[in-house]
Amino acid sequence: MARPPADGRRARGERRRRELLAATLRVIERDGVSGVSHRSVAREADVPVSSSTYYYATLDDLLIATLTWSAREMALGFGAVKPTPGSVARFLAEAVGPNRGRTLAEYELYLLAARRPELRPAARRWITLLSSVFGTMQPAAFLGFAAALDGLLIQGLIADFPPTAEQMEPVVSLLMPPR
Amino acid sequence: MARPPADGRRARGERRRRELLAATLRVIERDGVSGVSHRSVAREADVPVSSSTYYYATLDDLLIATLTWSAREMALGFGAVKPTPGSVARFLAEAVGPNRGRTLAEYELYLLAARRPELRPAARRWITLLSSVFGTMQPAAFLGFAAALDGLLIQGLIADFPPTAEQMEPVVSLLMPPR
DNA sequence: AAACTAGTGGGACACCTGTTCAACTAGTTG
DNA sequence: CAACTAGTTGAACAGGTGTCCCACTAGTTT
Repeated sequence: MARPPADGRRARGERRRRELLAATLRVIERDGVSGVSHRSVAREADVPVSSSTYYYATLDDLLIATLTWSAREMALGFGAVKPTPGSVARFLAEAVGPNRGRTLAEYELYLLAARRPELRPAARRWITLLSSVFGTMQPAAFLGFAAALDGLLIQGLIADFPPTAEQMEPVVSLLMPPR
Repeated sequence: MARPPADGRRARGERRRRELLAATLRVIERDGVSGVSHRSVAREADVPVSSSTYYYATLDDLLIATLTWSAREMALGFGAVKPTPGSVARFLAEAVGPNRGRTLAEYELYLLAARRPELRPAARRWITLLSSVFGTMQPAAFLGFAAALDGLLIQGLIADFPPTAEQMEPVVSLLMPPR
């Protein structure tokens, strides 16, 4: 009964924090990491610039928060994928098709992580997630499989026409031994 | 005998052009594509800013010229690799170890190519090169193999300790059927 | 009610940016 | 030799940047 009103200062603050992250992700999807500035994000989120610096004092804070958040979100979305060639191929096709922007953002994270150790755990979340789903494979086979998924995604991003699930399925099949 | 002196204007111009590309590549290796500006490149090459804009009127010209040139250079360097698991594994280990900076630059090109179609041919040169060396494989197997190489490289870039040739060899072996 | 404090937002600072320009030097050509 | 022109350079322009600061509003706590 001493429950505070549901949108007090703190609640609205948290919401704005998330809105800033979402706006940053949209900017990254549209213009890449290099398009992110306190001002471009503030414009995208329709808030004053100082609001962005209030919640994320430096650009780095904002970028790191956005990319780790995005990686967590993406990992959640992978939960629905079943360990069958068809399901995996469909996931890949969607990643380089409808979710292309998001996938691009994910690989910008990869590259940023190569230069900034603090981003590496977030970048590797994807790999550990894979191992939790396909962990029953032989170690070497799994490593090759996981690497191939990354390669198929990144190559799909620079193709003139994004590959379809039908085109990818035989490749995935070959990498996934039946047992 | 009307041979012009070996370092006339034009010759020195061409040399400076190449020096600018090399300086740009060093900047990319050190600070990433986002660290490239006419000024940072000019500083690195120890020439005035206007020299950079004289040869490459816009930053885009400079970036595109550098990345396509770098891709061609890297392709040449791949010529020595033999189509055996050991040789491939050694190449990978060097790419994520001693040549780490260069490999990073190559993947920045990939990501840039995802957003700029004019860079795609340069980015795909790597894949067509692979197919010229490993073209005897079955199509689906080759696609998986080529994708896995990209994945192994990019994952090697975000590892805390770059994988060694010994660690990668079994994985490569599995992806390369004996015939 | 009074005191406190999280959040707001406009404005400013110093700095770096891409690109242009006009004056100049020195190879090249007729 | 004179005419030409590729290359060189410092300076400048207009605009974007990260970050800080201060006056302020409105939930929250005592």
